[in-house]
Amino acid sequence: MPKDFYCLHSELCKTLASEKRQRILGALRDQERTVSEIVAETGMSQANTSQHLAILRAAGVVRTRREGTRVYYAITNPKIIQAFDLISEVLQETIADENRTVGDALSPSPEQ
Amino acid sequence: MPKDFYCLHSELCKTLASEKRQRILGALRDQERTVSEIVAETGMSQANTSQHLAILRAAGVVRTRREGTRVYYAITNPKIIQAFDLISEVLQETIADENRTVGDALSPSPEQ
DNA sequence: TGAACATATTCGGATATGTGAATGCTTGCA
DNA sequence: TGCAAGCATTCACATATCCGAATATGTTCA
Repeated sequence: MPKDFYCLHSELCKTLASEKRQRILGALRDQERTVSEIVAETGMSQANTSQHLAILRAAGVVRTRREGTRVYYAITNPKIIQAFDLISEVLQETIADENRTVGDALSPSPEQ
Repeated sequence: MPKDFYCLHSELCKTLASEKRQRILGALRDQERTVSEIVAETGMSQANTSQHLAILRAAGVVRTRREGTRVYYAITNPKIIQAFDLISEVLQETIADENRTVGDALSPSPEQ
């Protein structure tokens, strides 16, 4: 695997790895949304939401569509959601393993 | 999706999102390896390799097995590789899209 | 035109992260 | 024992990232 590739790859991963941006992607998971809808759903400030949306846009993770004064955002590639879900599974299995072996490093509730 | 979950999730993603750690995971992709093998394969310093391995270990991404003075590292959950590959696909498709579309940049608004 | 609304950008300071250098542990073996 | 190999940790500092506040841009409609 070439070094350059790891660089681009980790760049994209870093873009996806922010908690706030993940909350945004969660809001966009099933349908496109305007900025104000995302603001309402995530509870983040408008400016901060816009900042994170700009980062996602620059990385090509989301695309935009303007309608009047509103801008609709949508996830460009559904594989991003698949990757998100895979990591969710890893997380749950890791937590399950930790509960089985030793004490409580992470969250104590084993629910979905 | 609870807020806590996004936090844990992004924590794990951040752990995976470092270029150096990805190079390490690349070295561990198909088989377990000792630290010195990883050092040789990635070209990183021993200390820095160990630093990143410690982070991966703390996140539960890799597990260790000692044999004499050597420590073997392996990826704990193959889904991590699957997620890595999914992001690779997204990356390639994004690059392909950018080449296909007219503009060289990112914004789809031609007027100004 | 200008006012009102929706969204985007810039700036500055706080916090987090990554790094090399130096050093500390284990383990095996003479 | 003591020493060397293999690995882990700590420290100090540079860089990167994040966020709120303020402000700018862009669009619609009277």
